[in-house]
Amino acid sequence: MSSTGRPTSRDVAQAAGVSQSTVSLVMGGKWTGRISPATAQTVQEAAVRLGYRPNLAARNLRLGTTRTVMLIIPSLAAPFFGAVHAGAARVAAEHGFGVVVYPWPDDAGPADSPFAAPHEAIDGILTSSLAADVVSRFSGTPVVMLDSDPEGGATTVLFDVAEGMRAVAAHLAALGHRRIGHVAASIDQWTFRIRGDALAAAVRAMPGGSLIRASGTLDVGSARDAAGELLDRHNRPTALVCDDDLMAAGAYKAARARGLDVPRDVSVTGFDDLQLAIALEPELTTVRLPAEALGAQGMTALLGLLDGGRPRPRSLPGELIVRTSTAPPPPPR
Amino acid sequence: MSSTGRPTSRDVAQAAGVSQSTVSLVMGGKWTGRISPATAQTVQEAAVRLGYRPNLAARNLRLGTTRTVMLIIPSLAAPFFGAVHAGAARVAAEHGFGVVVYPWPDDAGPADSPFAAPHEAIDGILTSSLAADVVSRFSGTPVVMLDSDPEGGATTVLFDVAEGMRAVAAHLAALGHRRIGHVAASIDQWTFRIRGDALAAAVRAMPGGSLIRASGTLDVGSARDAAGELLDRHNRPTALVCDDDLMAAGAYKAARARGLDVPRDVSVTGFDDLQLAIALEPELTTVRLPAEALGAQGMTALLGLLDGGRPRPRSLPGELIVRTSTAPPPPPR
DNA sequence: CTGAAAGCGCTTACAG
DNA sequence: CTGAAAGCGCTTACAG
Repeated sequence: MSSTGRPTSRDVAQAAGVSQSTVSLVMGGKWTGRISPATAQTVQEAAVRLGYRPNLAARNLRLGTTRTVMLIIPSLAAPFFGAVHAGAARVAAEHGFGVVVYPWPDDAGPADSPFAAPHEAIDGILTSSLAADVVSRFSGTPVVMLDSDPEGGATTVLFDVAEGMRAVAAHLAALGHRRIGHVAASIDQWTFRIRGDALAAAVRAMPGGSLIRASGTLDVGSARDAAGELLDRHNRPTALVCDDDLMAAGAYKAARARGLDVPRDVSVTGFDDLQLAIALEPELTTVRLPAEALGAQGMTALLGLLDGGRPRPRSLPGELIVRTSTAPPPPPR
Repeated sequence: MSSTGRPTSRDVAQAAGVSQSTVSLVMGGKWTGRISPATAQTVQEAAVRLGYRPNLAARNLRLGTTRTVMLIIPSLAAPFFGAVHAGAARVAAEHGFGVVVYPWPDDAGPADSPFAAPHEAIDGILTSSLAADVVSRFSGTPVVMLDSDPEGGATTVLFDVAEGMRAVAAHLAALGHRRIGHVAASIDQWTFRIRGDALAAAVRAMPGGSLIRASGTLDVGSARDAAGELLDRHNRPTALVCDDDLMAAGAYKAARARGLDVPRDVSVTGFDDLQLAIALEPELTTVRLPAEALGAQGMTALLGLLDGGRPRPRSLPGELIVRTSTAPPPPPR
């Protein structure tokens, strides 16, 4: 064994009485028809005995690949992106790939952050919610974009958020709601633009439908203020459609602060179906976005890209989960 | 430039009219006193012009290090561990290290999972909430354990959860509570054992104090059932101390389902201070655990270990955050 | 101050 | 069926 402690293929070769290249062939699983089964078994036993594991740096150097993919997301502290990571890492592991996460800080834009991490050796990039023009900076590195503008030219895996928002609107319309308030995320991302556009179109199609909107950031306090602004209007909406579940929690607070009961006085809907949705009282009617599947499908597409393929864009359906935060509107005052 | 497209130090050397070793010295920042400033500048310009970035696999092979650390945690879908990751990744990046996350699935134990990822080339391991005996499997790889049993022999960075739990008990005692219910996590981990022991000792020290306990898993539904069991006792507790914030959300539900108001009829406390704590109504009195700092301090300790140091164990204080889910107990019936 | 050379541990033609 | 050898792109003594 080499003096540094960790055994190399050369050590295994010596222990098994064969050449180093034979060890490499056996360990790489490319020996059938080239090495006698008896020799192969001797090598495998020696490898196990010595606790041999191939040096990845050497393999990577030789093959020109790292079998590592970078996942760029807004924040891992958001449970949604934790699920995206889980799906991506699962599929990656099935193919012998690792995932390095690059969360960019809230204050730093995506513009330069990932490139401040020059120590990363990666084969490809999986990224969520990035502005499309940022893709151009990834010159040469294969990219798959998640839940992002498909017009950017990159391969995308999307949620069908427009269909999800139409399902919300149809549900509210069926309950009898006409005056809809949109508690919107004030974030310039494709997914939120689409949600807003789809809701506006759906309300426009309702007979007698009207839509008002207030924006906030993706946190409880900001959403509470935005929702409160809508509830303080003269002719207040009977339903608040929120851009995600956390904002819906803020809408609950705005309603309660005004003595309004959810759902008797005002209905509230969310988006994502996080664990929060059932932690709230009443439990939240929301659109379930399959975050784990997004990560998994995205990684599948990226591995296809790395294989030289041309994976086609995919879109994952959201599902309306009706719980107890929505009900018919109160009778006119 | 080499035919594969990506420039190497050899390409830069040719463009700058110097040798490859000079390029390496300049790029590695080890040139002062060895290379003339003029030459160094020529090299740097050529490197920028060609878009040269050192091949990490080659550097890793040469140096016998990967500058990568594996973070092993229960799940990234839990926002708590997202924050741990953020802290660890921040400190790692400051030292030119990358972090690979290894979340183990809920159903698989930690026993073999990380070793089913043999494609990872790592220098060290940062891990949370692992059973102490698992450390022995990491033979040879430096390990720092987070929020885990310090008796295991590994370097640890802990939360002072015992002190946090004592603060909860003191807060409740000061409000007048004596009959305490513990909604406990049924997970065999150091951090939860300590929470239970500290609470038991604190209640024992209260004049007239009594403690009953029910256990559940770390989710809303299971915690709701456990809390409900306590609330259905003949002489029901006036306060429910929950092992984390999500379980507290379950306790809220159990109370509401029985027509009990929080905090008028029963006080509830949590642990962690996740975003959920202020999304709930009423906002949750809880112990804030600095998850980002845990990851950061853990990574600092691990880098110290990799530097050949012997970092001493650290303990991070929790902070009781009093909100509106706790109040004096109702008058005796 | 600069360059030629060794060598990290692999994979993979190539020769036998 | 097996082995000797080249070479991936670096870092770092060593020679000049």
